[in-house]
Amino acid sequence: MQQTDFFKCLSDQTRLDILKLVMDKQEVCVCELTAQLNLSQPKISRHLALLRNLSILHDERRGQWVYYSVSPDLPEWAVAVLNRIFVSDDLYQNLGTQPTSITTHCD
Amino acid sequence: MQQTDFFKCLSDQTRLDILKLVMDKQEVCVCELTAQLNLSQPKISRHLALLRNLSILHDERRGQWVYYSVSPDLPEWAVAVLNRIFVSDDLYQNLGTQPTSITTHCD
DNA sequence: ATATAATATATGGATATCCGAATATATGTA
DNA sequence: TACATATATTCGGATATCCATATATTATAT
Repeated sequence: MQQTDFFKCLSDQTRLDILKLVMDKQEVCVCELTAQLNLSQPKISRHLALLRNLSILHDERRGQWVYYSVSPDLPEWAVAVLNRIFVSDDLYQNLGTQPTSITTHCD
Repeated sequence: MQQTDFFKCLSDQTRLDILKLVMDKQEVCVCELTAQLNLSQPKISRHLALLRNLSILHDERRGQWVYYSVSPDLPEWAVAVLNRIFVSDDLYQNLGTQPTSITTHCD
């Protein structure tokens, strides 16, 4: 994993938004991403492919849904960067808070 | 300062190399950057312009030399990211070490 | 087998990025 | 003034990125 490639992924607002949702919820399916971000399905899917090919996100199909989560192989420095940038500036010490509810289907 | 713009700056190896040298030395002049990185002067200068326009780096002319340093206005989260990525993975706790010598001219 | 929902990929065009080469500007010195 | 050094900018072409649209794939239900 090249640092330049990782940061290129972070240089797009859609991918930043996807990553923030994944970090918040631990696991998100594609239909929830398109719904929450109000973006077209192909657009979300293309950005997910990028994040998946770089091993930033891990995908797992369960039935008709595909769930994305942060890759367990993501280097420590990259995880640290994600943790650092997805917290509000004045509350960035609350790193150990529990994630919000995990959605298991999309209706 | 948009996060996407900041990360776009970090998505190029030349700019990463420039930033690492600036972080290490606190202050670097352009001729030292071209010498250390063995890159053409216009190439270095164009990348410096990008970093300067985004207020990531601060420039100060002293005589015929222009010195670049990390901008004092760089947001805390951005400084944290730079600190985190420019240390080796197994020694990243040594954040308070002294900088290497400051070069004041280019010969 | 057919239909539908969820997801992925391909295509083509608009825009952005990067680079080398050439040129411009600023400072210092003779 | 003229010249050298340090730095910045412009230009044009090659390549990369991003998007919308259309289409393909996979799983489930009837």
